[in-house]
Amino acid sequence: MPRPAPPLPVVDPARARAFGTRLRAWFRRHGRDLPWRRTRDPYHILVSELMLQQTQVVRVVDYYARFLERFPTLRHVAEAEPEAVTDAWAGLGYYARARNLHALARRVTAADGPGVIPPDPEALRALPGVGAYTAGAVSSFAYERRSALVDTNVARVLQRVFAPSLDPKRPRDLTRLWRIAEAIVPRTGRAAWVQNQALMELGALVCTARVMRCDQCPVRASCATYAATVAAARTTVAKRVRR
DNA sequence: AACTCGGGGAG
DNA sequence: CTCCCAGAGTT
Repeated sequence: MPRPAPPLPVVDPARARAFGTRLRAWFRRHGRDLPWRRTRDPYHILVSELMLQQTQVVRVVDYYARFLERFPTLRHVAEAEPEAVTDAWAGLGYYARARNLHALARRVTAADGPGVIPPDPEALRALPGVGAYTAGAVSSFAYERRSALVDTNVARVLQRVFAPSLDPKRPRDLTRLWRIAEAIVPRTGRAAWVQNQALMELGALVCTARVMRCDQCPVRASCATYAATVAAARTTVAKRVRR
């Protein structure tokens, strides 16, 4: 009996490497200088990620600075009244995030708590307000672990580049995009930090939901959607020439 | 799997 | 005007 064939890789390794190398080089040159990219403090990273949930970067910047001024450490949050934390959140929306942060702070700093924000995505995931994305983000951005993360930006970018037939809005397809994200994480934690930031930055600046700026895209050579666009344009031109 | 939570900006 | 945004929790 023939042995079953080994499972095909989720993404061709050579293609993943070419994609990642181009993407990271682009980020080093064009990535925005954002405050939470200048620190590895897990508490600071956590605050930024909670604020950034469903909230655009430009509006978070000021809240982030003001919040950390008022609550310099996780312990300051834990020792504050819940209302004080919600007050610092006023205007940002999604106030469950503020309540979750307070609950998280008390749990982590409790006598039987870990005392510090954990580096492992699985442990992070167990904390209030921390889902799959935020767990990966804190693990990668604060601890430089080789953790994958998928937010709406990353889901869209990976879908367009590697899996145009998937629909990121479907939970079923979203788990497959997580598989892809995990498959393309680079070898070192440092490079993983850059690549994860770069995936989100590309989705925020170039490969946006409404507009695909392929002329500015560093990875169009590895992009399935771009290839389809070019092929379609060629057909259009050929038809025109035939007349 | 569908709904809810907010407020602001882009197209 | 509609859709989207560094999502997560609840039903």
